[in-house]
Amino acid sequence: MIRLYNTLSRKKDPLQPVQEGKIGIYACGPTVYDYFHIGNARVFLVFDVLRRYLQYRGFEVTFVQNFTDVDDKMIRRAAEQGVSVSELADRFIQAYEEDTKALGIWPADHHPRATEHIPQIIALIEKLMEKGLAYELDGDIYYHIDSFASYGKLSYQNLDELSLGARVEIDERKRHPMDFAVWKKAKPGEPSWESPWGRGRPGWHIECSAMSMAYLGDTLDIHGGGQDLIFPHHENEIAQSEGATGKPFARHWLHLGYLNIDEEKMSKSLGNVLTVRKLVKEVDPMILRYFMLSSHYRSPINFSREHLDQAGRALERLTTLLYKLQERLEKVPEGDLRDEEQELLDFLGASRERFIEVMDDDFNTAEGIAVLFELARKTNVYLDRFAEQKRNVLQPILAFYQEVDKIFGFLTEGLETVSDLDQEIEELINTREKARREKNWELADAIRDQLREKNILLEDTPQGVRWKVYGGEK
RNA sequence: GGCGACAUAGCCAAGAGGCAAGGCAGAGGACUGCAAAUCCUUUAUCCCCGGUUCAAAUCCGGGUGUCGCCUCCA
Repeated sequence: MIRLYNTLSRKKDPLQPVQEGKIGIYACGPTVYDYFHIGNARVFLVFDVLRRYLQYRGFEVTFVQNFTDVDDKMIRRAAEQGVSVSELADRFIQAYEEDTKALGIWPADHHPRATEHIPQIIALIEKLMEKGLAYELDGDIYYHIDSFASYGKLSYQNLDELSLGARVEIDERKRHPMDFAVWKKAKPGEPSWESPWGRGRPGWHIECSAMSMAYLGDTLDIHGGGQDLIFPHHENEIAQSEGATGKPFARHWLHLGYLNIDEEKMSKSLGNVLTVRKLVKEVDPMILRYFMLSSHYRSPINFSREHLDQAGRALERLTTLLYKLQERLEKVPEGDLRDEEQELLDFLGASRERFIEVMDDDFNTAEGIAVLFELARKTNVYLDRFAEQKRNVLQPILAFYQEVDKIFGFLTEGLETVSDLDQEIEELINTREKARREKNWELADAIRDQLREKNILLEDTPQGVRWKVYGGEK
């Protein structure tokens, strides 16, 4: 049974889908006014891997992640750049697609845009108005949080304390200081749509309520995003959605820990915002995937070059093993298993079970990775100690890593094929082999150094020379 | 002020009553022409003080420290 920590209940709850065998996931996506940063990337990546894992576990997953393509930030940025809001959105949606692709993040099943769901948003607001949960104020529509009895249940806040602690100026006209806009009256020059309350645009929270329910029904199985969205964004979504439907909005609320840079929160004012667009030019994206998945998704992680280097070296241990497996596989026969080989295969089976067990328990990718390393050590022992290996031992092990990598995506997706070395390099390697046979160490070492310059690492093994394309930092 | 998270080796990081996973770095060894890769060995008063228990990193109480949310921040 899969259990996931639920922000709403503050404990791990069993994943019991609304519809047997199906899972609907909605993740709050980016506001497309800039390139996304590595903190955003963590959220996209974790949901990407969660979705793949649930598919691996046999669920039919529908994954929805929105683009917020109209809001204050969009309008301001578009004005600064002298482009229309929709041009700005198009540009950064395209950038999103490019950058997530670089990270090996699959597109969601649906990437709804707020501006393309205005009718659904208006319909939802109308329902809130009918039920007396929202009120009009000079062309704006506000949600009245006093009318939703369980407001605050996600963030464990109560209304009185919230308004006391509020650091914003209170708009005296609102019925409750924390009432929030679901519809905003159009200002000159801003994008706007016709509505029963005049021209305007949706508030931020309402789009997620409207679009998630449009694609996934009134009750989602999993909804989430960064921790900072718990309040007010997700709290407000609950109020709107449950206020309108009377049904639970989401069964599981999943919130990710922060990604900090050098112990500090990323922020514009600190000037330490690091975009993925910039980072993937310097660092192998597979190392980023590994780094982010090597901590539990709810823990804060601290991003630094040093930690990334550590991650790179750790990952290399696994990719090196995969190279070896691929290479040996082609050269060894099948045969009857000796006891030690049967034990290794038994361990492989136990590893798969263990992998599922730890991943089922609140999606523990860090433990899942540890399983890969334990199997790696045993496999290395086999490769080292036994002069004769068998394909029917190596093949299932390689298959397991490939199977797991359909979920994690940091192993084989980063593997470059070893077969297509160009002629010139092939000759250099042959020359060096000849030199080594003649014990001309000076020439042999010179060639090895020369190839290292080209990111090709040579290793002399009892089975002959082996090379690999170096996949570390670029 | 309200709400919350976190503290485990030099570093990263799991574990949530029963001998403290895994990785990186370091040290020693094996293998190697030298390397690389790999293997073996080695590295922990689980922040502090109490309590519960046969047994606590884990549960309870109290501290200390770090961080976050309460601003349309992922």
